[in-house]
Amino acid sequence: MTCAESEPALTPADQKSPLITLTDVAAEAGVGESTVSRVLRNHGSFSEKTRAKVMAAVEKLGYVPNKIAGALASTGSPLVAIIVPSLSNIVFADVLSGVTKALEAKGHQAVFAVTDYDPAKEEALVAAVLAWRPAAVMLVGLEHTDGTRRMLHASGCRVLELLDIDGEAIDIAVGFSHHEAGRQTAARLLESGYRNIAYVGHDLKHDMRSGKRFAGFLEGLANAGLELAEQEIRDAPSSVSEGRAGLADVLSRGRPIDAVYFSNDDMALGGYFHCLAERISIPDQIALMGFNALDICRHTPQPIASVFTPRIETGRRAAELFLEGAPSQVVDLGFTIVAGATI
Amino acid sequence: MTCAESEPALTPADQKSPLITLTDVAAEAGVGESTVSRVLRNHGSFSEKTRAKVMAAVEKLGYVPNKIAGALASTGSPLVAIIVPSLSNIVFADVLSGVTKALEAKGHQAVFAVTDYDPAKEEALVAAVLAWRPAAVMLVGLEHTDGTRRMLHASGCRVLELLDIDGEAIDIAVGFSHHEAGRQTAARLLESGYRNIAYVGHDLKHDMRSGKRFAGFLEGLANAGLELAEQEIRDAPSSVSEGRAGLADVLSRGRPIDAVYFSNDDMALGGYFHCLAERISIPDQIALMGFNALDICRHTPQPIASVFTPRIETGRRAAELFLEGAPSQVVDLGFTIVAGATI
DNA sequence: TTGTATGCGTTATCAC
DNA sequence: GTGATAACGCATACAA
Repeated sequence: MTCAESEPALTPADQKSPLITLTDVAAEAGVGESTVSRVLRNHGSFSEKTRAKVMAAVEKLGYVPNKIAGALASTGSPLVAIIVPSLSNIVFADVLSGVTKALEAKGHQAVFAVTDYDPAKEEALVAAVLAWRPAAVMLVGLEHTDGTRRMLHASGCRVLELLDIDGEAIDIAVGFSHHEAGRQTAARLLESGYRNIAYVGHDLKHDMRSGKRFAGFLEGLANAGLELAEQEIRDAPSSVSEGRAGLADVLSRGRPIDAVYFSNDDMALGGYFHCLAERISIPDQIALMGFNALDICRHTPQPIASVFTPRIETGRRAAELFLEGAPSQVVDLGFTIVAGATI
Repeated sequence: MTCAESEPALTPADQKSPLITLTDVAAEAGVGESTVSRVLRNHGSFSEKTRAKVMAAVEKLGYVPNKIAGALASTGSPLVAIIVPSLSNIVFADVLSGVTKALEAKGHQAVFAVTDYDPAKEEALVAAVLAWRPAAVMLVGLEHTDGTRRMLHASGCRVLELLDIDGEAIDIAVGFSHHEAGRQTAARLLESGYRNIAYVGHDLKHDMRSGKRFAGFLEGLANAGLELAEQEIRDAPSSVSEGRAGLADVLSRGRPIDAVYFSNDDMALGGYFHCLAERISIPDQIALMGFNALDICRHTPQPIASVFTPRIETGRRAAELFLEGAPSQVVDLGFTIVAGATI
């Protein structure tokens, strides 16, 4: 942490000093280039003495190996591409955390992009990241354009599809069944005696997984010979405000409602806030159920009933499977219904 | 979107088919390699006829340019490294969104890493990303180890420090003054007549910026000849639960408190929930003030007073300055106090 | 307008 | 244990 010499007053952009290369280090250490390479990667054989010489030279020159060149010369790439629909939803940030944490321990680098839930944009981004010859591409969900699939197939790199297993996987899929989650949620509400059930959701056009949960939920109701009493599907991404407005809308229609299923916890939290503001008693007058079991909803005055989803675990597991060189497979990490105090 | 031929049943990992290169395309199109390169980058001159030939060959072979090779051959790298402290805090996800959105439009790729608020880990990550010879490195905050600074200086790439301007910038800093935000927050509470003010915060050891806000807040009180009535600093990252527990703790001490300043909105939301649970009237019995003006806190039954911070804008602006090749500078994007209904 | 040759900074394959 | 040398796939003069 000592820095005896004062830094030059140059802007980083100014100094055009050609960066130190392997060749410089070799010259400084008085050894061959391949020896430096071997020492630095701790690969092959060399004497302790040369090792010291090389390390001294590296230290003295402040050499940082150029991975661009390394990746080109060697066969395998240490890059992993991660493409998520959004970052405003904490769910994807969690997955990203899980992935990067597992990856950086093994010296891999994450290359990152956001699709905004647009399959066409996803295709463009896949093309862009594929140009970096990543060892693996991680995507969210199983729904992709034909072009995306084709490129992925042709690339020859591993493909990890996260957070969904309801469908055909390209290579490896890690997640859980949203359809089943919806179905079990319906069963849970019915079990508690609710019969006049409403749904408040966000745009299922773009978020395919919330659509699958909804379908599963309807199936769960149908199994008991029931239908939804009311439904309100907002034409916007999920948010607290949409959830709040959505519940207000449903209740304004006057039909008796005793439970509401929200497309996720952000929406459910909005509904919860509406009830607080309108002094609607929970769960006596209305029961609320969300999805994801976000930390925030566990600390509301009444914890909101939800479904815990293994998000960080999904990211971590996917990274591990890739690192292990695991064969193509589908990994079901499951989910857990969390009762809370709102049902 | 048509896919006439059925895909081979091979696992992506199986097919070792050597990928298509520029040379293959050149051969297929019956032109030279440089011609293909020029057409693909739309740089230099070529006839419309050869362009068509090249594009046809590219299409037919499904060629994807290798940017690794491209980056090595050309001088500049299209990679931008982004290193954030965490992703569980939506603030950094916002910044990341802003950055990537502005970047991808210009064909740049984001390389990404998370420090977990650990300066030593940040140093290691900076070393790791520098190996990819990025055109720029984006970091959060102005506090870094000497080693980090030295590497950054030596790298010769642009350095963008985000979300803070209280201190010495390496190259370009984009953000606002946390010290000033804290000071103005104190002034605002005093203006509303509050005098028995408590602070509930999270670990300032790691989150330097919350420490700066706290210092500014204390200064603001001192300017009016006041001191904090109570303070509770949790030894954990900010979260709703810590905020809730922190406020409970402060109130349990029995001293009269009429306003509480939280280190951020996550903490403030926890405090708000505590008040709801304990039927503490807001702002009559206690006023609450947070920081960041997160969307979620704008939709609670009573919107929580806070300070809006330009997070996405910070990311966007930083990316733009880099893209413009702007000179070293400090950009103050400011902040805005949002009254809400809790003060 | 187009093709050829050289180099980018490594890794890997050899001889030594 | 060590050091030349040939790839790696592309961009960039430069020549044609």
